[in-house]
Amino acid sequence: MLTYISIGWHPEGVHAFDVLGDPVRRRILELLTAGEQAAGAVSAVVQDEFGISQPAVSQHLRVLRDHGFTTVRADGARRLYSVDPEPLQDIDAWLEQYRRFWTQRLDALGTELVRGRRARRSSSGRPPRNRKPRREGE
Amino acid sequence: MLTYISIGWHPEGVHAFDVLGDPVRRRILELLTAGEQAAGAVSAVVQDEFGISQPAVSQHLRVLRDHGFTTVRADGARRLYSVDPEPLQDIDAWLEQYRRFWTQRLDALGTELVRGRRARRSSSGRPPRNRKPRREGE
DNA sequence: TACTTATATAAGTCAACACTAATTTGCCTG
DNA sequence: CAGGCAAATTAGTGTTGACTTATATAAGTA
Repeated sequence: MLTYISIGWHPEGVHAFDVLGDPVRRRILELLTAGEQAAGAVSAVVQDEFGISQPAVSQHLRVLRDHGFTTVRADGARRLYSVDPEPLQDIDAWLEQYRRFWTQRLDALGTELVRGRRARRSSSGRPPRNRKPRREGE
Repeated sequence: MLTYISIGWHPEGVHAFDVLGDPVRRRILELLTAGEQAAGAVSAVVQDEFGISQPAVSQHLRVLRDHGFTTVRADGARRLYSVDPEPLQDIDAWLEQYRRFWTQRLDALGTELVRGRRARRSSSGRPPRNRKPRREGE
């Protein structure tokens, strides 16, 4: 049947979340905030921290590349990666529509404080259900 | 074997990306920006747009709930969902370390414009690879 | 009470994805 | 050129997670 006709909401930049879903990839990006790094350098750190192989890291680098999170530059046999902020900016833009939810909350809090109110929260807490699914490790 | 011993980098707010990796869940959140909605209302829209079943939507709602993206309130048999911005705020905070990459770029661009330069971009274009897998629709 | 509506859960299936080991490609140096 | 790094690719495997259908729970209504 397949409907889902690609409505508006940020045609691009949407996959960005998929990419960032992986902790290894987030870590790689963080390493790159220090500036341009050779694949090998990144790989060394990540292999050590996560205990995965070089090809695994290379594959993550590929995903980041393919989705525009990094740019690469050749230096002899080495590949120098840097952050390309574009997809991150897309996420930032996507977040925009939610910012009011916390600024609102801050404003309300501010008001309360000014008025010296000691509001009793209506205990809207979500039910104690807290099954945090699979992934046995932890 | 499971190494990965939970290093530092943002202990919380990290699963958030996993949750937002799914377009259905992003859509649900967007629907909730209009305000508190009954599960059924959300479900109707999403079922129509994505062509998935009610339980599927319910499961997505569960994920959003379990990860703190929504709060729920009972109204008779209905469940009224609202946005809880906390995890989104976490993401916003995580983005912070990357903002300089685009503000920087803007500054540089500004400088260039002022100087009347017509910089030639180093054609760092990423390869045309564009595999976009899952959810055949689109 | 029985019937319906609203929503969640259970159990099972299938495809995607993060790995691994093996190999390839390319550059650099003796 | 041979050999050795640096990095990417290939092929195969196990686990996860997004779905399905069927069913359960619970509240409203006749």
